[in-house]
Amino acid sequence: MKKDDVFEFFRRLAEENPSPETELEFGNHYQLLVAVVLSAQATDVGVNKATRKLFAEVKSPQDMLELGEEGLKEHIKSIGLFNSKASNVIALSEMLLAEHGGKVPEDRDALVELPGVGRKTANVVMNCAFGAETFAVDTHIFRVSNRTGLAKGKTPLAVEKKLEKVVPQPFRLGAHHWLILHGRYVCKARKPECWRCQVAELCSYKSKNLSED
DNA sequence: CTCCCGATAT
DNA sequence: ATATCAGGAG
Repeated sequence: MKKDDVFEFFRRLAEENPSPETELEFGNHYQLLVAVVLSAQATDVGVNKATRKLFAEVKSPQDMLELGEEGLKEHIKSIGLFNSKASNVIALSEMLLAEHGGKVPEDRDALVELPGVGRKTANVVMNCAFGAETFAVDTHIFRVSNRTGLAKGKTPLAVEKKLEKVVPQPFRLGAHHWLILHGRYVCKARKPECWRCQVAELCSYKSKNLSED
């Protein structure tokens, strides 16, 4: 995608949604970290449904260890991959207490050390909690970047590196949210709604769905 | 690469 | 019935 088109791409998304935020619900950094770990291969709606009750009683790593792994499983059993997620969240909470004073670290190297936290989750926490200009390439951003021609790459990391290069200011802080929301509601995996897409004319997607069913 | 793994939309 | 959902670990 040409440089001017990239600017126009984000200008249009920003015009519609001036201050995009995550749709995951949380009250502090620790809850944000847990919510993002739970959101792997699951919908935000499904995660929020479970964390609403969980976070009413669990607000810190101490609270989580008091609840225990089996107690946590009861809360998150409606989410996919709940066995490994419960195990990771307990281990992650222990590590926060043992090595970080119970607080969520700000740097990627420390975040990725935590069980269940990979590069994408680390980038989300850095952006949402600490205002870092990171690009968390999840399934939506990977699809939208490749499909539109904004940043093509064979792996999430390759797409992230390209986004680092092509996304201009003043859009770098919000870019990952604009892309994810666009992917969730317009540029969807199954049935992309190109007829109401704000950036369709800037897009390289060949088989556009330009008619409304 | 495979496994994990329930809810929802199509 | 099956694809998809804010992926990560072995």
